[in-house]
Amino acid sequence: MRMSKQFGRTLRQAPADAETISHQLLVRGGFIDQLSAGVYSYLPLGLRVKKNIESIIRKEMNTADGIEVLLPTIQPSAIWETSERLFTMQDVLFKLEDKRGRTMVLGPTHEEVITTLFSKFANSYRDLPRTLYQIQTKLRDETRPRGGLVRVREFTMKDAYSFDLDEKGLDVSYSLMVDAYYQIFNTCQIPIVSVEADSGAIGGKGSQEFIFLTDSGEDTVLICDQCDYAANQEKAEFIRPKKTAAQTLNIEKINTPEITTIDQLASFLNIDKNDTAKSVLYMAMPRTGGASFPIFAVIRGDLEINEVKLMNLVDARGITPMTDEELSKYNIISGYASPIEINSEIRVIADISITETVNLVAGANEVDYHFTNTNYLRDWVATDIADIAIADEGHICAKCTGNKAGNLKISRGIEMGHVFRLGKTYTSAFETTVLDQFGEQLTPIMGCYGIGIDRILSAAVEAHHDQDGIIWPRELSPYDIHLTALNFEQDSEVSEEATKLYEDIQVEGLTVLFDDRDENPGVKFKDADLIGIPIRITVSSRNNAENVVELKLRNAETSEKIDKENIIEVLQQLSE
RNA sequence: CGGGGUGUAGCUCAGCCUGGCAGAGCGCUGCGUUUGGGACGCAGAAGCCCUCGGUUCAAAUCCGAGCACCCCGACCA
Repeated sequence: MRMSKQFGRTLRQAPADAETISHQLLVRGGFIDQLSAGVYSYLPLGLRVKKNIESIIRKEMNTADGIEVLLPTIQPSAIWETSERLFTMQDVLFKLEDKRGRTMVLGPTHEEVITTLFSKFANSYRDLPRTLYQIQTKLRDETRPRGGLVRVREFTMKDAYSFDLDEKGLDVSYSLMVDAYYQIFNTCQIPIVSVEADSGAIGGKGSQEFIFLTDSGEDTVLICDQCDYAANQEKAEFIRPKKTAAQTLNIEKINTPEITTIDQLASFLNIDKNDTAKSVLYMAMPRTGGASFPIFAVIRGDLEINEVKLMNLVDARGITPMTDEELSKYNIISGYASPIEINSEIRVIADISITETVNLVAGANEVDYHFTNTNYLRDWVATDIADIAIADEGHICAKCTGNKAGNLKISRGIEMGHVFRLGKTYTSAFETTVLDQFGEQLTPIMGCYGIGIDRILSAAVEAHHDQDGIIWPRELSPYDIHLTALNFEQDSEVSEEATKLYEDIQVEGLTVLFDDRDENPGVKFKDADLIGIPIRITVSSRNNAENVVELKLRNAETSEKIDKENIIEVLQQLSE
């Protein structure tokens, strides 16, 4: 590609609203352009990178026995009613009506379509196992797009769906995909950690995420410093710091004027936060619809509620803190809420920490009063006892083996891929069955597997750049070689040599970006660094005089001079 | 959806407080000089000052409403 014919331009300054490095460099380098919040165009350079990522993914998917399909973006809402996700995913669904008033949705993901399709064509156990995948645009009405290409409303995703006869088969399909994922991230040179994850609105049990660790990420993960346990904070399990056991003491009501928070309570009574019980009130929206119901969560004062765990426990599609009206409806005194003698309509959920600790200070459900020495079972009981606490830095790993349990470390990251053992959620909903070898109806078991392609692009830049610009991993680079010609317009020897080299390189099957513009050397070098093609060669009057071409690797400090007759061979070797 | 911020030339921003000709740098066009790390000179083109309404002799500037975009949080297969 001759730069004199290219479309798009590098920018000296990034737009003010680009915050992350990857966003800034991708815009400055002329790879992407924002149209509106969370909606981007790919310019020619960016598109080439995107296509490279797609072909890496295709190769690995095919190796893992995946078969490519292409499913529609526009989908009748009826299939979303069948799966009940028209309701459970209503917040992210783009909806529209056609001229006859039929309602449609723009696909945020494709479980419904793939299951419908699969049902039509698979009739026998001989049709299984199959893993179908596609690379498709997804549309999600995200409330808050952010971070350049990290959270957007229109994006490209590779999604794959496996169908197996039984759990054993799913294990095989699942691990083939996991292996493919490692291979893909490895080729793209994105360092990732695999973490246990919550499966969210998609349903099913068991999932893992592939996380690229970066401070600009929006996911929080906990990683054990002793073993290989790693989990999304939504899911992470940990061992509650133990409180030394003491004799249970008599409950007592004490005056605590204007003390409404755990911090205030601990300092007022001069006790540790883990000597207190914290009560948090929510209204939960049932996953399958219907009226919201109240939940009363109780947790030791040194811990925080994990709302995802809580939501899963009560099978809710969302939970929100109780409003003042709701609190008074259930006779709960804000700041002094107490699990003792609670309104029986309310579902009370206690974190395990509560049952492991004695003599806790809790609210008395009366303004300015708390109880000391409350004890679980003796003074109150919960509807459920469960793990509803959020893991944090320094908590003890729950999965460690051996003598010394490790501590969890907290990091931020971007979710690059997510794989799920879906189970029969969709095949049951769509009544997908095949006949097994005994002539019995059998419901296939599914897995699903996603990778965000735009996110790979961003993560690659986050992971590989310096102050001058991007340093593309070779497999992603928009071109193999950046050919810079200095004094292209003025020195006919340069223009002839460079043009010949441009053609020769292409004959060898390599791709090349040819800077044949009438620009100063400084401009050309700066642009080359910004665009980030890993190999740069320079033809100039000075080099011609020595009969050499200059070679500089983007990630190297210095350049070297290569005899003209050897340059093609050297480039071939570098590109192998 | 809650909190905060910003909308002026393609991009980065000044001007707004204290109302009175629409500005700078970069980029773009032309000419010339230059030519190994975003070089220089001269001459240009380019803005419905986000939108609508109000106040005023006069509004980019003051007031009101709306819209868009960004950030933090909530949400997020």
